[in-house]
Amino acid sequence: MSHTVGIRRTQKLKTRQALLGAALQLLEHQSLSSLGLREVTRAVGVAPTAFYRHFEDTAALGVALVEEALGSLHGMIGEILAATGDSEVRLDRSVDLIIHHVREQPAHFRFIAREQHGGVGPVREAIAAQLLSFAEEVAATLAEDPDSRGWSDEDLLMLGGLYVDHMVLTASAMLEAGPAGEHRVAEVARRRLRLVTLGRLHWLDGTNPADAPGVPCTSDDD
Amino acid sequence: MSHTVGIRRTQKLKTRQALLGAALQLLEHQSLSSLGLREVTRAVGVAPTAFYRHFEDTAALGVALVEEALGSLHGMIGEILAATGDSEVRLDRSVDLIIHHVREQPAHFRFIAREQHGGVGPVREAIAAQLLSFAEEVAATLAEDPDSRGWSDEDLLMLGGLYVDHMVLTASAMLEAGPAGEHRVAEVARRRLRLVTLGRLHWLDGTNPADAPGVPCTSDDD
DNA sequence: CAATTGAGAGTACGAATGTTCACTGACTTG
DNA sequence: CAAGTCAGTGAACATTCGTACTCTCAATTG
Repeated sequence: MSHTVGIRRTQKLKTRQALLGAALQLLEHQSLSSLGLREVTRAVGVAPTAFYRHFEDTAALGVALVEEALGSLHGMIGEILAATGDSEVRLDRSVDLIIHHVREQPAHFRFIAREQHGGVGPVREAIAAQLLSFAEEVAATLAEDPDSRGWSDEDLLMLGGLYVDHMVLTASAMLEAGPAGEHRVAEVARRRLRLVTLGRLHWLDGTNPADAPGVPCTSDDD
Repeated sequence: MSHTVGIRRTQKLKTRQALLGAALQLLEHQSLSSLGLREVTRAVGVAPTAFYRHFEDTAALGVALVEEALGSLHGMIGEILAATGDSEVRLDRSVDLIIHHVREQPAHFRFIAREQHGGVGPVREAIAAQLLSFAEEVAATLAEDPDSRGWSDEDLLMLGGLYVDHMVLTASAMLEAGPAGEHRVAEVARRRLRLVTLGRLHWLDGTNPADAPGVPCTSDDD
């Protein structure tokens, strides 16, 4: 029997993680489709051939990076969705959380934004799949909100996708703007969210209130 | 004086255009940062060194492609903005125009979507500048709309940017979905536009029409 | 018409790429 | 403890790359 569990496996995971980390760093200034296998191994300090022990392709490495990056994003979305209170407050909190996570994991956001429409098919698909599941998660949470009474599943998913796309766009804009422009980007993001929220509140205005119990006259406080 | 005008210049422009076209085609399956100089010249059937007669870099070629691609986009935006009639009708027409242009110039849209957040700085900046000017153009047109009475310039630009971003996102989604999914993507795009339009109509609901329009002052983040 | 220009061809170079193969040696297992 | 597994090594491979040269010769110019 083995008492010591995986000294070997541990070391392997360590180098694998090192490869992922080095790649993420190198991808700050280029896209995945131009990332060289040797480039990554050189940064880690490992022989080029060792790469194959972990990934078949740089594309496969990219897919692994998607998992990693959107894993951390998943946590953030959970935080946003868990927020309570006035919609304006939740809106501010959402943007603040995006700011915070972009500062903490800039490379992850940059990678997602860059490769979402990038040149490597499998990576694009992986990102699309993950973002879709995020949108579904958001939609499911929205469905529980009283403001979403009478909404069809399709519309909820549409709105969830809108929020997710907006999040990625905002994060990318912040990275591009740098610390100096963060404030401005955040302000615009807030306004956009506000606009979408307004549209959301009036989505069912034209529909039959007997059919779908919407909000014909839940007056907004002023 | 020269009677014949630029047989030589004409030929040069022709090869330049051939280089741009070949590059655009090659960029269908990769990003600009991995596009090789030789790759482009080989596709055109010209010596690698001839490339330098037209562009200093592949990055410079990318910037030239931005001009070309967003030139055609500019025409489309003009068409969209020139549309008249009910907002629902204009909305449908906008999406139809996007569909039409994506079908006609898929490579241009793909290039813009891909390199907007891509690995080549100068190209990113060129795209950002052009898209900003589009947003300003949209904002200027929105300003003339009766529905936009009382809107601040900042809010108008925010909305214009939202429309532009949405357009790029929609075009990219259509390319990804292919002809089969075009319909579905168009439907979602319409709903999103409808939501934004609703938000737009209620943007000033809470503000005092006699007082200064706009958004109440916001809290600053840390 | 003679002189000049300049787009493109051709060759050559060093550097870097992905991938193969046989190998070592520390860890794991029976 | 002996046998086997396997992460990582190092050399070698055929390509591809960007770029620096010289050269050609048709279009332009004065």
